[in-house]
Amino acid sequence: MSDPASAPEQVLALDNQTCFALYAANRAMTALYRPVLATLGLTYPQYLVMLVLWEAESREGAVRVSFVGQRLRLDTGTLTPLLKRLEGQGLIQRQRDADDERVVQVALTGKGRLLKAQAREVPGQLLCGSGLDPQRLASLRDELRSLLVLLDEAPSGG
Amino acid sequence: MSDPASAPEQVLALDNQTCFALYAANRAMTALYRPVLATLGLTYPQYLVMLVLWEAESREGAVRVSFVGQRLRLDTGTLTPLLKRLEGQGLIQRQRDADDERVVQVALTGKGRLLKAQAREVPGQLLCGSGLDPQRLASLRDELRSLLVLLDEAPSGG
DNA sequence: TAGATAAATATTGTGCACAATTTAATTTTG
DNA sequence: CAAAATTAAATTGTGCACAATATTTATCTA
Repeated sequence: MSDPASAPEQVLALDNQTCFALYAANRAMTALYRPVLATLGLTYPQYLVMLVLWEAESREGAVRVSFVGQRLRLDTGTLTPLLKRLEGQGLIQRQRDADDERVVQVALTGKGRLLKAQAREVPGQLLCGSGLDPQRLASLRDELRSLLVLLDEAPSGG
Repeated sequence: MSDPASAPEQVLALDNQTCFALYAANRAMTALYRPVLATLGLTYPQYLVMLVLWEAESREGAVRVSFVGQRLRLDTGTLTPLLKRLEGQGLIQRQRDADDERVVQVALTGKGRLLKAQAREVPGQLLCGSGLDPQRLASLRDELRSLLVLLDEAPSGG
């Protein structure tokens, strides 16, 4: 009753919405990455795909399109054109699997592997001079991850 | 040294990135809103614009396009077509300001005002059955907002 | 007051996201 | 083994985001 956030006029107040805080913070974070990633010739989603491939390389080598999709929670409508752009840049190779012609395997090229060295500098570059506290960021990350689990469990209208 | 997150191979690990947690949580949150907002005939960014207008209505009445842009941190490249769609739905009216012909005033229509009543149910609908704790959400919101302040202050490469 | 500068919005072009459908290949079943 | 069902990726279409540029109107300044 005394909670101002549940007063009738506050329920829809923009600044009370967690969803808007999430939306705004995500775009601000992406904007912070943009100029740094531009020096690698990558957009932010392309960078995420490269993270998946660099991580996979140490074990599986090539991975399926659907594997990238599972990791990033993206479908082929997003990934297919994105992967074609990365291939156009010579960072990856896309190849139909001979054993199962439905599958497309995505593998790093030498150039794509080399880019990892430059990418290693990215997280540090962003932290330096950004006034962000690593520990606080890590705890925010953990909080967001547990939110994600809850959102996944939420009934999606079905 | 003993921090696993700063081990060479962990710096680029996808699941260690706060930016990815933010990116994934934002999309999951939007996905949760999508079916609910669809019943109002709105996309998520359109809903945010309506929140701005409903909030402004109680005071200023009509607002400039640039005001909406400041509140949501969006430029006219995003807003102009979005506002045209809302106008096409009959929820808002766009009108050149007679005093300053550079300005476009955005005002709610009767239909747009009526939609607010339905929208009031949205936050509740999303919380119910989503397993989300309001208090925890509020503290996440506050943490995201202070992150946003820091990101705004960060040198943007200029 | 004419010309320069600034301000507000619109336009153009690229790259995501995502729903819905399509295509092609594999697996399952009768 | 053939028809049906399933799976993997691609395609199509809509709607953001955002950089860069253009257009129009207002203001400033010499």
